[in-house]
This record gives sequence, C-alpha cells and structure tokens, in this order.
Amino acid sequence: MATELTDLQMSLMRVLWSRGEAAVSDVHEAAYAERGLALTTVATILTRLEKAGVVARRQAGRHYVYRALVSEEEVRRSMISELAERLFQGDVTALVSHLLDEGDIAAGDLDRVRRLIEQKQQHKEG
Amino acid sequence: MATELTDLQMSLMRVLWSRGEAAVSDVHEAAYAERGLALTTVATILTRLEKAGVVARRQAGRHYVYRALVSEEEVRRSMISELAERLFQGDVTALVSHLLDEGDIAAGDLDRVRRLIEQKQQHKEG
DNA sequence: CGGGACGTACTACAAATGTAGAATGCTTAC
DNA sequence: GTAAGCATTCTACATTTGTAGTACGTCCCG
Repeated sequence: MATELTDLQMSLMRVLWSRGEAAVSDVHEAAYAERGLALTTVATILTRLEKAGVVARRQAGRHYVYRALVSEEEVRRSMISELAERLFQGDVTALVSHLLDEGDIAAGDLDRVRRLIEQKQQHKEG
Repeated sequence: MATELTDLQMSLMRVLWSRGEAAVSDVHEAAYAERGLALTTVATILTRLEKAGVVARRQAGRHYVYRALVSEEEVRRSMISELAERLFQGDVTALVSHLLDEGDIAAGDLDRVRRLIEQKQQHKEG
C-alpha cells in the first residue's frame, strides 16, 4: 500500500494521529492555526482522503468523526522508500550515506546516530 | 531554490545528468526503454522543465540539445530536506534515526554506515 | 412553528502533471 | 522542385491538488 501524502494532507493527518479521532471542526481548528485554512477546505480534503481510503469516518450525533486508516509509521515508511526509489533507485542505504555525507547533521547528532547504530548492531549481533 | 521533481521528471533528468547534454530523441530513447513514453511526451516534459528553469537548451543544427541547470546533488538535497520537513518537521537527524530504526538497512550496510560516521567524526574532530 | 445556527455536500476553478495526437516548418534526396 | 522525413510547437484532455463559496438539511430556541 503506497501512501504518498502532500504537505497539506500531512497537516490534517497529524491531527488525526495525535487525537485518534477528530471532528472536521477539530481538524479545522488546528489547520486554521497552522495555515489559515477555511473549514470547507478542511472538509474537502478529509472527504477526498476518505475516498482514497486513507481515513474513515463515523457518525457521532450530528456530525462526523474521522480517524486515520494508515499509521504515521506506515506513511513515513512508504514515503521514505518512495523517495529512495526516486533518488537512489530504491537503495535505502545510499539514502542514509547521502544524509551522512551531506553535512546536514550536526556533530552532536552524528554522535547520537553513531550510538544508535552501535545499539542496533548489538541487537543484531548479540 | 526548492526543486521537487516527480518520478517522470527524474527519469528524464537522469539522462541529462549522465550524458551532460542530450537531444530530445536521446532522452526519448531512454524514456521509451524505461517506460514506453512517446516522443512528444518527452518533448512536452522537457519544455515544461525548461519553463520551470530546471533545464536549458541550445540549438544544435536542426534540433535542440538540453542540459540540466540543477545538479543531481542539489535535487537530492532539496527533496530530502523537503521530505524531512514533511515527515519530521525538518529534523534531518530524526529522518536518519528513523531509517536506522526501520530495519530497512542490512546488517552489513549498517557496518558500512558506522564506518562512514567514524570517518566523518574524525574529520570534524581531528 | 419559524428562523438562525451548525454541519455536510455540491460545485467551482486554477495550476500542475501525465500523456500524446495534430499541425507546421525545414531539409534533403530523388 | 516536390515529396518524404524529422524535429518542434500547439492543442487537448483527464486527473490530482489547493482552495473555498454556496446550497441544503436539521435541530434548537424563543
């Protein structure tokens, strides 16, 4: 299941992920604070996401409550591998190498990442 | 300069990157092999990319020769940081951590990555 | 009971993207 | 010089995305 989400879609999804469930008005509240979106805009996006099978909704009194059908993890995984595909023909390791090469990572973080790897290796080798 | 390229666009750009310059027919040749695209499709995309300032072209006899105006490096950097923005609110380190966590990286590669980091650290600290 | 209030659904529109046929123009070989 | 090629440009159309107004239905309040 490949789930590519745009910036806007991610914004709304984040609300659902953090709240579990949310009414259109809830999502709108967050989206309005973040990017000044109109309520109908939010409603439209949610409807489209539902049609796409990314979210589902259930009736709750007079309105609907939406929830995500894909986890943030899944989306991350899917989008990252999609990017790896696009940029490195699917070689995820190349992506990591690139990230380390690019100097986008501060020295301190580099250390953190190294410890992370060591941990990981102990897992795999231990 | 934020340069987001789609799959299709990347395909064509890769031809330009690897050849330095290429005529529409050259690009088409590759694109046809890869995804069966019509020549006019390739021409259209190149025209659009030119309008977008991503490539430039010069006359060469009866036809045009295109070349990239952005490097593969730049595009990678830009798209990765865009993804980091989308998925981790810009925290590139979080992206790396995620990649390491996800187990998408084979044990051997993990080792390779670790050595890469050590190298990098010697650079920064040495 | 009649009119806001509130929420959803319908409609709209511009830009970008994938995809390509049709038209046009210039050459070159006969 | 005339037609056949080849390359470029124009035009076209469906789909997706961002963005939102308008219309419609229902429910509560007075």
